[in-house]
Formats: sequence, structure tokens, C-alpha cells
Amino acid sequence: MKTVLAGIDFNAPSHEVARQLIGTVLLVDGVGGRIVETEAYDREDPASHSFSGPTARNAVMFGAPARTYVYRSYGIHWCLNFVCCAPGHGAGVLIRALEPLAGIDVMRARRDAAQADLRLLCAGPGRLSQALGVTRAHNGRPLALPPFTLAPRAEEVELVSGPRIGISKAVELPWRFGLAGSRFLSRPFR
DNA sequence: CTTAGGATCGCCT
DNA sequence: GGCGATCCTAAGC
Repeated sequence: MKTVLAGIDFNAPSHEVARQLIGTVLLVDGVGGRIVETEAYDREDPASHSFSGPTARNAVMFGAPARTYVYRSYGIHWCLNFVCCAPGHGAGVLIRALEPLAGIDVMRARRDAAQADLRLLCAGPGRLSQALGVTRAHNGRPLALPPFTLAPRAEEVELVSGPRIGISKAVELPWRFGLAGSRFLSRPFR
């Protein structure tokens, strides 16, 4: 059974879903913006949480696609992923940066006032989750239902890709994707 | 501009 | 006991 949302086939491989997500608009309770940076992770991928099989933390990665996988990073930050591929496959896409569009005041209030720079509001998985109010309470929720909305991209986009950030295994795999020329990336592509 | 350290949780060996 | 799919602040050049 096919799982299509925002014009994206979530049964596709994670690197494919990660590419197609660039330019779509993600809102949580009406707050969010355009996705400008993603990273793909897969069961066969040593850098992925799913690589060593199911645990309590990564359980939803081994469930149905088009759901969220939210995990705690460094004991401090929350990071938001979309589960993809066939049910039980153990693949996902990390949402790394948004171009803020809706509820910017709300996002600023959730983030530290010292970091009021619009450019840094959702630039990075931890910042993005904080701005959108995403926590463990959102883990495993279907993307097709409130509080989430995912809207198709309005036009074709130019993509860039490169190595993923902050990992120590499979370092050279070019599974980080971005919107070419965006100033809202967590870091530039080289 | 670059680098270093601390915060702090859950899973791993 | 170690090590992250991170971020912030401070200090050095």
C-alpha cells in the first residue's frame, strides 16, 4: 500500500525522500516554514540509529512510514525525522533546517532571545525542533494529521548535496541535501 | 575568522 | 564508562 503525502512517495528510499522534501512546507500547529536541508539515514547505514536493530528509542523507525521519529540529541536537544521506506525497514530523513515562514514570533519566543537572528531561527536540527515546539510528545505521530501539515513544493527547486554533518561513520556518503543558494542552511555546502 | 569546553540523556560495550 | 545525527559561549588569532 502506497503512502503518498505532499506529492512524495514515502515508501521510496531515504535518500530519494530526503531530496523530494526540499522545498516542501512543514508546519506544526501552524508554525514552521520551507524545508531547505535534510539528511538520509538507512538500515544498512552505519551512521543510522537503526543500524544495530530496533531499540526503545528507535522503535518508530521500524514502523509505518510518513510518521515522525523524534530523539534526544546529546541529552539536550530534540531532533525531528520522517520515517520512510517500506514498513519495518528502519529508514528515516532528518529535517535539518527550515526557512521560517509562519509563526515567526512564536518561534522567536521559544528560542533564546539572544538568538533572534532569523537566519539561525531554524538552522540546525536542535534549533528547528525548539522553534517548532517538537519534543518526545510528538514521536511516532502521523505526518498527515494535526498538529502536522506538510504541503507540496510550489515549484521545482535546485538541489545541492554533500556529506552528512556530525557523524563519524559512513562520513563520505553524500546524503545531505539542500536548497541551492538558501541562506537558512545550518552550514554551507562546499 | 577558528577552536574548545560544557551541558546532560539514553544506549552501547 | 564512553560516546553521540547539537548548540551556545568564550577565547584566541
